[in-house]
Amino acid sequence: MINSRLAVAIHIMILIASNPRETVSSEWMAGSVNTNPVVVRRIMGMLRKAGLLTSRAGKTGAALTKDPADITLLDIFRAVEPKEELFAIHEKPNPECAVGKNIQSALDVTFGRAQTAMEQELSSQTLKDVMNHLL
Amino acid sequence: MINSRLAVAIHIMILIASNPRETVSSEWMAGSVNTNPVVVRRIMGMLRKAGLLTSRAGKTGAALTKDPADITLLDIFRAVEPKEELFAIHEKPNPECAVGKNIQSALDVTFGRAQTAMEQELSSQTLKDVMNHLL
DNA sequence: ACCATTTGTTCTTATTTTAGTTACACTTAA
DNA sequence: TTAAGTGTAACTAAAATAAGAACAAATGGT
Repeated sequence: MINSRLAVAIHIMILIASNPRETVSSEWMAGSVNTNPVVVRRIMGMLRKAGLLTSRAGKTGAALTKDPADITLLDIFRAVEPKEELFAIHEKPNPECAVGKNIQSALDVTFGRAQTAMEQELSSQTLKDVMNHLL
Repeated sequence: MINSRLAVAIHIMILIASNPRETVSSEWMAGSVNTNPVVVRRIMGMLRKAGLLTSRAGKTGAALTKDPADITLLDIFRAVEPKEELFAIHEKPNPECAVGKNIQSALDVTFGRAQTAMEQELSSQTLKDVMNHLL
């Protein structure tokens, strides 16, 4: 199973998008997510590096850099998931064996397709779409 | 990132399918995968429970229960992945908050679509397809 | 100018997952 | 009967994840 950072990141992005006037502090967001403010700020840091939001030391709150309709879930996923590959592949299969020698490149193709299918679906859903589901 | 059990399981299934005459021991398979024989037998146990192969205590080797063309990668994935959900969701978001109250069901829908897209792609690829990539 | 508040960041800790390994009972086949 | 192999349980090690402590730096109100 994949970690919950994407879930938390989406939650944070929605909180910011839902309160464009007010300033939402990391502590307040942590209360909504039910976690520690540091966890929120850490994930905010990843979203900031990815250019999805802005925030400044000392200044309460954060703001999205784009309209929620222009932010896809794939944007958020890539921001909080450092790993390129979705599926792990076992290391150093035996090159003396016909199967072991070629299995990795075969799995690269196979797993790549599955990952692409998932990412394509994530890229078809925007932050706004998720917000509409909250109603 | 998802664990490497699917990769190892596919490797094992291919080794068995590729040697229908000979009996491939867990030790020999472990040599091809580059892991411990117990790891191979553990994953074989999951594949056996899922009805994808047969093997017996004391008797060397194993056999697939179906033609490789009739075994999808989704069959194998489900056999070695006990978790139902692909993406984790954070526990107990604040029900006092409009976002926290509804985020889980919204993410269920969202993540469910991504998972379905991935599984659909896995179900479109058979063990035989992967074997063809080894040539 | 001061000070309470908040962010950004580093470091530490606890928990869980994964993979590897040891050990051993039981089954099979020579 | 015995050597070899499977099926499992138990243990260990390593890695990933999440939570939290601590603090410097920045901000904004007074």
